Amino acid sequence: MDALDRQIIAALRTNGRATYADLGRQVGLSASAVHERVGKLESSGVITGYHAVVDPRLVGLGVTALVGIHPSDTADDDEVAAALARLPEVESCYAVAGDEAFVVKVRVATVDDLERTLVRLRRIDGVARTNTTVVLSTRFEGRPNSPEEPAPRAE
Amino acid sequence: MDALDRQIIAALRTNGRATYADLGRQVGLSASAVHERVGKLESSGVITGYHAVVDPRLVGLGVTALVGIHPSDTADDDEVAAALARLPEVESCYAVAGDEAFVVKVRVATVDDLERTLVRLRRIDGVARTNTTVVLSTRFEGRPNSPEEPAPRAE
DNA sequence: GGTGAAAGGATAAAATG
DNA sequence: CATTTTATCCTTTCACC
Repeated sequence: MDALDRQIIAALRTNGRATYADLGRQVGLSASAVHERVGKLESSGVITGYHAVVDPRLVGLGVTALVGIHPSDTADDDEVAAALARLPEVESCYAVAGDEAFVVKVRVATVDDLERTLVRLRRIDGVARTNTTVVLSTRFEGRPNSPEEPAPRAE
Repeated sequence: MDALDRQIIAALRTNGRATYADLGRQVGLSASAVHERVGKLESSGVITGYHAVVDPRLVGLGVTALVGIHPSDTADDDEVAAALARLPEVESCYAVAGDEAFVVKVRVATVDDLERTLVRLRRIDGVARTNTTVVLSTRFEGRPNSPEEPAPRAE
């Protein structure tokens, strides 16, 4: 992991579909050198994947909420996390310090769906209570913060 | 936006580097048909970009926190959001309902850095108080939840 | 909308410095 | 480690349906 690797990672974070030839031009290496480096970054687990980013509103997921999950006394964290993972509406799940066991990010189409999802969350064994914060607007999300990045916008 | 588009989106969410030929095989179209559809999805703003996903711990960002931003009485939300965007440690920023104006996700290397970042956050004009929740572990993050997905893993 | 063909480019896997 | 090379595959455009 040298400066070149970090440059390549930064480039792939802003444009995950950049070709190896492009990356090579950006960092001053041949395409095959970049290819080999990226392969190593992937197999060493530094790069875990590549995702298209979609505007949630345009795919029918206009409602986002952050939900704190309060555990019951008998809760098994791993079981709760596994149950949370089974709900497709739960996009992210963080185990946290504090009264809550987890904070999850939920994306659904409507507030009705949100209500249904919250009912499902509260029915999970080990969940005592939920504390929901509705997201009014996403100002920015998932910015690459590691190295130098001029713009938060992608592609 | 038909079922084919949704399939293509799902495929690109799980593997943002899938080739058009790959996508074509997955959805039963020719590569050029997929190419045209993806182009339209991009220019219509449905697909906003492609990002490599990196293991934060392996790039020196082992500490994650969720920070609620309490506004002062005179706060201008847009100015606060702009100031938050200027801090590279702030990866995501959500305007929320409730006492807090924003919830942000912060990623830093150490708890020392977290403390420094919190000081900077509280110094922002319009920020009265912060409420920090330290993330102990990320169980999963950024899963594609839209359509059918067998595995949350990418690539 | 889709297909298929063809030129130009990119990838992947060698051998080499 | 990077480069160059090579065969193979992919991208991109275009004529056509």
